[in-house]
Amino acid sequence: MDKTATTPQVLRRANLAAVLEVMRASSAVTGTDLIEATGLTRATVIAVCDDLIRRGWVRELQAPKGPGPQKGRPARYFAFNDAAGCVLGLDVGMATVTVLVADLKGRVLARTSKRFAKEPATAAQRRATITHAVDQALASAGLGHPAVLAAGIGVSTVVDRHGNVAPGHRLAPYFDLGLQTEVWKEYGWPVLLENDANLAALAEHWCGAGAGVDDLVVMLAGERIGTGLIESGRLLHGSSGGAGEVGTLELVDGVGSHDGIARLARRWGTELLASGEPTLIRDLVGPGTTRVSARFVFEAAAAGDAAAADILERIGRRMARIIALLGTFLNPELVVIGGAVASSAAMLLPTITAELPRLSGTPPQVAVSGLGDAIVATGAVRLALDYVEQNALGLTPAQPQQDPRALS
Amino acid sequence: MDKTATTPQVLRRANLAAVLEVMRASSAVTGTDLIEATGLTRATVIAVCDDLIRRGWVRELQAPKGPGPQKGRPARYFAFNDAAGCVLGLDVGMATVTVLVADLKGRVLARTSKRFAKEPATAAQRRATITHAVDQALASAGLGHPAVLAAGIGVSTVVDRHGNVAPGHRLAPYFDLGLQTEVWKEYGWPVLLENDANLAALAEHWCGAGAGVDDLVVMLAGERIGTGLIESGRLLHGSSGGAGEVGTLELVDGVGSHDGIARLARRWGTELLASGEPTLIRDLVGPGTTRVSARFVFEAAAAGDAAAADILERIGRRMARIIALLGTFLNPELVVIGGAVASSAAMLLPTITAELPRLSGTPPQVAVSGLGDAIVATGAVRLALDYVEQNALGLTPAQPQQDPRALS
DNA sequence: GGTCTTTATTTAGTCTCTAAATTTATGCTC
DNA sequence: GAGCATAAATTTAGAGACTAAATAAAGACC
Repeated sequence: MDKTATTPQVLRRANLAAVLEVMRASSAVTGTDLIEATGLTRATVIAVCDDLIRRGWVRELQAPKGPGPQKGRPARYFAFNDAAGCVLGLDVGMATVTVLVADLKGRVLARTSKRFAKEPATAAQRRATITHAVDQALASAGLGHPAVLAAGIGVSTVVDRHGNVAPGHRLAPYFDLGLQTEVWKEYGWPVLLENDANLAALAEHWCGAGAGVDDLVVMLAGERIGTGLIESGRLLHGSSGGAGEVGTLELVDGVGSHDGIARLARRWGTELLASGEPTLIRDLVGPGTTRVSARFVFEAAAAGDAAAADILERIGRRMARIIALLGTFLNPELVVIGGAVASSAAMLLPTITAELPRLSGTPPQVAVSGLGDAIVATGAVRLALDYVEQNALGLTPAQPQQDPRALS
Repeated sequence: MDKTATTPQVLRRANLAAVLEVMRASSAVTGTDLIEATGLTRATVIAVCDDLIRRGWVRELQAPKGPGPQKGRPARYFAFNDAAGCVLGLDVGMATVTVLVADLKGRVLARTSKRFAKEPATAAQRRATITHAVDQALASAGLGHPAVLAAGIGVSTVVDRHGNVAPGHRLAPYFDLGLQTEVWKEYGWPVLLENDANLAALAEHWCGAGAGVDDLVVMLAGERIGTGLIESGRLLHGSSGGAGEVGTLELVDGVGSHDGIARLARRWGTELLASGEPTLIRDLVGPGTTRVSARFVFEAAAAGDAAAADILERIGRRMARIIALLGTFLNPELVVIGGAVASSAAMLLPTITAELPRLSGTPPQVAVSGLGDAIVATGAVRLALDYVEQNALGLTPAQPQQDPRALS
């Protein structure tokens, strides 16, 4: 069954991985640093480093430090070769696609966004737009297709823990595009699909308001409302990937804000739905609601409009309800609010924090995301990086074009 | 930081663990079986087995098989030595304590239950009762204290993922007894505390209705109501252990069944609360409710009493509500109902399954536990076994008294 | 008894690690 | 500039653990 097959080479693999992990955490290390961090001998550490250099995952720095007062033979400095390849982070939404290209430390090298042709675009059209955006992003990063070691993709539908789009969901047809099997087959990229809210959670856990918080929920509120759940540092999916899919949740006080929006429309005499903008729809405001631009409502409320303020109040109470239930069932330390509402979520916070203690015995802290509209794509980068880090020793790093002089 | 310290001996450890795991899964194996299962060479496999025999974790069977038509040199047969020690599984409730003694395969060797002196027993009294029950159980299993390799304890309060009783909880003082630091310090037993509903989940996942289901919720309903959450085969705790603590959840239709119970009491003219019996209280029926014997309500309903039927209906709706929320937030494949209501939960199932699809887009399956009132103690055994399996090679198995003839 | 088959054991060789001795590269001192 | 001190790198010897191939053992069958 298990085929553990533990040969002596497995030892070396483990030590390669351990050293690589230390290197990823800091910018440059000496052999002595590695001895301390791993507990291995100097001889072993050096052998492992040379091995990693030969494999392309590590490079040796030539002019390592400032002119400090140093004694003894100068140390060799090693660093994780973050240019050994790159990863893609995609946010594929209903209307737009965003692509990030990042190096192996996660630094963004290029960013592209594209709008899909028409609202009901065919799968082929969507695939073409996505691939075009990827090509453009790679080109502007100065990288070729072979440099890509993995691609993470966030989609607005249910995805199970094996990365398969759940077939039953209403939105599944828009996102089950078979990118790995059809378009990108020739490149051989590992393609990792994940729900957008889950990726938002990965992003916040990595470099956002939830950094270092291992029991974390991120609430992605905009067109849809979804939550990404992290417990003990791990994403939760549930049996078919539906964990955190609170869009279907019927809450008592969410009904009937249609009046408010209609009044808003009469009062301001304007098109409520600016095409392509982040919108709020019924998941958030309540059933039976017209789509409305998020920016518009927040601006109206800021200008003192009573109907808009009422909508905000309603949204705040609805979110408080959901957060309270999350607190009861999952007991996260922190809930981060992201997505379209994040830019103005400060207006919602008072309502939410006022309601919470009444609704839950273990209310979590609430914070607002600072990652903006790249939150999902950033999480997709993290997902791809996780894959690369996990499978590094099984992958072949993309060797950069060698300097011919180095060969003489 | 990490101190991976990967010496060649680590290899052997890994292979010891791999072989041991294979042996735990089946009753007796030959060298050839192990070669297939692990991918190691015969020479290595035999060396590992001899090593394990020397350490006491494995024993060699002398008369291995029935008289089958066998060719070639007869194989040696190895088996996991399930008598290399035992584990304790405790269910410490408000009124009673239950102790299971099990061998390393999980077979129950002895069982004891004791009632605590008075309802408001002091911590010292409770400790004494628990220790007495343990001693009695060990004695009736014919084992001494050194045979115990680990003790799992289920308690009716919040416990975080490190096994510490959360101090804030209302019931914490009854369960934060410091057994490992005070009473059992001399024995050096690893003591593993865990919430009772979580242990019920472990039990169902191990050998109950949820066997093989890796996304599972167990709802322990009786005096309190609590849920144990398993996602991808792992228990969820949340940041402070409060995950699944739904007792504080206020649901709209749970209020005001006091009338029903009062009517029941008038009608049947009996003491509703049989002392020490499993009871249903406000967590389940609703706030403002007298405690009432679970058995009594179910019997009355079965006899056609309308007020009792009304209570059951109410309980069913309340549980359906909770299960629906669990389905939405966690998307388990299955919810198992256990605890005091389990024995008659078949009467609740129709109400629950009728309500569920209306309340959740991803309704889980619902089943009733068959593990009876040992569900928590069984889970405690599983918890202790998990610990032993994880740390086997670091523990010293209890050597049984050697047969003197074997030494000649 | 001889042969066949399967298992167990032995032997030689490889890989990886540690520990200790040795070499190397640099700064500092005289 | 020669010599010394120092820390890093390398070399060497040795041990543990594995594989692969040869050899030995134990029973069944003729």
